Amino acid sequence: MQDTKERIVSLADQLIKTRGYNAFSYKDISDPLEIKNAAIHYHFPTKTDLGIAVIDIEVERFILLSGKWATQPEDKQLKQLFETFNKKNKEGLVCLMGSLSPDYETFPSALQEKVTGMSSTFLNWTSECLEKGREKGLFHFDGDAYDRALLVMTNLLASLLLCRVMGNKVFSRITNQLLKDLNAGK
Amino acid sequence: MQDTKERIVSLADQLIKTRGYNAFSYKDISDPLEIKNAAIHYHFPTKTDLGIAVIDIEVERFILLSGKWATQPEDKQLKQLFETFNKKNKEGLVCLMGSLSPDYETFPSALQEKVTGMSSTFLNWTSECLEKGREKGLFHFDGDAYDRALLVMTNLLASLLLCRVMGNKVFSRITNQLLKDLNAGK
DNA sequence: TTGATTACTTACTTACAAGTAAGTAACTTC
DNA sequence: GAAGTTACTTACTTGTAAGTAAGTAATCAA
Repeated sequence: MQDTKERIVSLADQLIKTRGYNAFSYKDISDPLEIKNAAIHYHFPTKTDLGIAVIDIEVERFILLSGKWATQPEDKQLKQLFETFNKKNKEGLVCLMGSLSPDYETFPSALQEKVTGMSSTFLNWTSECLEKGREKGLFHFDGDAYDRALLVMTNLLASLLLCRVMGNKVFSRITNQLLKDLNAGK
Repeated sequence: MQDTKERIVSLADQLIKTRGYNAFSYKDISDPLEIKNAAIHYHFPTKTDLGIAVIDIEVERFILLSGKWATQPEDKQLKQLFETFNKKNKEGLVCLMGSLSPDYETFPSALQEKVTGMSSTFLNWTSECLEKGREKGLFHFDGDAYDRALLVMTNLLASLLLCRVMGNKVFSRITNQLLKDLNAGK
């Protein structure tokens, strides 16, 4: 019965993306699942263990998804990435990176390393996607692909944060302009 | 003696920018200032009141600073804005928006409104700066100035978050490329 | 069928966060 | 010089977070 364990991680994932890591407690998980907080400690002895599990699942899910896109042209792949952010926005969520990075300093090093690893995974993928797409003439941009990936990732990450504060039409404004920019001069 | 009150706000500001709003407590302020937690409650009855004071000071400071830049050409003004972010980065801080926006849903409405107001102030200033600079031929970009301001603000905000996680050379990579983009085609 | 393992619950503990009521010492105003 | 007012402290209360020790019921493995 991995059912409870999966539900715990899934709820923790949602809570982190809505309220933030330091603002949710085991009670926020045990109440809706109708279990005791000790049941969570059974599966995840510490909150850090739970945080790590949430990140592991997120990275796993991304690797699986991006693997499925791999046969498509790079401009389509990038749009798929944007679509995953769009989906989060529609659900009123921010991305894991956007939620965890401000709290980074409050994390034990094991959790910090996981966040850094996740960030690398996303940045490397985006960087490669942009570089290959540029080689094929699907994107047009100046400078290093990794620098461009940094710009794209920061736009996406913070767009979800700003949507919280300014309303969620912000997302389409940002992504539309960003996609136009990348194909500019075509 | 407004001295204590100012020190409380200043420390709260730093704590929010390093650990996040939900991760600091009155003890983190009362200990270093060698006062009792009740002294903080005297000046700021609730944590919300303290959070609001921190935002008010930040916005005030920005209006003062940007007023001083107003005589400079817009490309210099934008660089001044970048410089305020650079300074935060060097101190290991994120910006207030980057720290508060992920926790937005956990805030009482009075604090939420302050965050939204602060965000509007920054976005409107950036939008006007970009538009006027474009009219003068100092910037070159496509699309609506407000959309461009959204892109610039999300780059700046999230660059500080990513610096936490990926090391702080990320900042110069992002800002250098961003400034090149805005003058591209010159 | 016994002994181990799994997946919990019951019932705690420790620590700390936010906030409050009542008191006080110093200054200020009239 | 008496009556506020300011800026605190002392000493609490209430609530909740994270974590643990010991017990239990059900399934598994030999």
